[in-house]
Amino acid sequence: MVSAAATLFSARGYHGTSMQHLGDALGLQRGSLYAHIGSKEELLFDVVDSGANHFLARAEGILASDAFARVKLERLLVGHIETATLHLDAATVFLNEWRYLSEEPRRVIQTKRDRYEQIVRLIIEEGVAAREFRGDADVRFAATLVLSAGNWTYAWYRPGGELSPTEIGKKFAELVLRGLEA
Amino acid sequence: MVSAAATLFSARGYHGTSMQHLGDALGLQRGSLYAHIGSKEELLFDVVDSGANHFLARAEGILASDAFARVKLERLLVGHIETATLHLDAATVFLNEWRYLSEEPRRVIQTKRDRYEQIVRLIIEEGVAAREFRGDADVRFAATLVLSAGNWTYAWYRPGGELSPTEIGKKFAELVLRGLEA
DNA sequence: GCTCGCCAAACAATCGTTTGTTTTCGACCG
DNA sequence: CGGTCGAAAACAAACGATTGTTTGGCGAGC
Repeated sequence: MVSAAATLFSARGYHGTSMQHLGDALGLQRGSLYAHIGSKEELLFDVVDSGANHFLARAEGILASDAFARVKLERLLVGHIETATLHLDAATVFLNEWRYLSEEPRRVIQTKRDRYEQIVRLIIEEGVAAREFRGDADVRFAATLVLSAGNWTYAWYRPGGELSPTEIGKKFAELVLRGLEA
Repeated sequence: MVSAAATLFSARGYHGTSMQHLGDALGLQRGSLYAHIGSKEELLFDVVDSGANHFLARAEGILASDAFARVKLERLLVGHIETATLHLDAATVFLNEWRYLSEEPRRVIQTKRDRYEQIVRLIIEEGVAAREFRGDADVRFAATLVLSAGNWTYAWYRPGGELSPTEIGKKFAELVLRGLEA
């Protein structure tokens, strides 16, 4: 149910997907879906939240791990792109459609987004403090660059390309780290 | 008309914006809008196309100009972010809602997107050929990184921040160039 | 026998678009 | 300058279709 919703929301957008579309995809009447969900928006929240959790789970693990900051940053970017490609639909909905949530659930997601951004910054700050990264590096911009590279993945990645998500992540990380390292 | 549509489409999404919303914003009955447009989708195309043209116009000028590749690349990224922030609504719709166009108009936009991507790659290839950039630089990934940094701008930029779009662009360019230069 | 999943049908509301009619406005002429 | 005419712009109303959601009943499985 949530997975079918992720596919449709990602392909057609939340507002572009009707309960009819969802019912067709599941072989059910659109009214029958309400035996399983409370509302269409609740379904959107489930998809968006699962996307957020996928990203966060890996990032928290990397932040807590014991490694050089540059290794953590590479792992984070690789993990981000692996997550974005492995759960392409949920990631797309998480990044694109979360703004259509009403205020209360949107705040829940916003908190998770903020936390993710904070993790990226913390790792970069670690690197600056340990003199792995340039002392004059602008942490905010470096973090934004990392997030931009990762978050835009959904827009161009298609399964079956010549490079694996892992390799893509490593290439990105190499470029970014080269600009960041002392 | 197009500008009001850009504002609404960017804030609510194409499918989340009704002709009623547009009429309200313009102080007109929703039926009256059809004296000015052929269809809602035609309106979407106008917004998306104007966004595409803003980006392309600057990029073509930079590509044709006479300068070091690293200068061109910086100008392109700065110009990209200036354009994205100056025309924030049109840029958001261009990047987010273009996929809701039906096949024929979408192909027109796709062509412009492809051309823009090609320009970025051409500039990087120039830099590699002139030995300004590392010989082993992966042109595709460097171009994707530049585009990601620029295209994600709409997602976080809000007017009135402490740094001007120009300064933001320069900071990004500095990071990327540092990773790219020989 | 009772719960659960599903259907068929209906709900009011809204969707994008078309219609016929009226109002507004600028250009032209006397 | 005042008057007239045609085109453009706006309105009110309706079109059929679809929106998300609710309801009552029916049949199968624990």
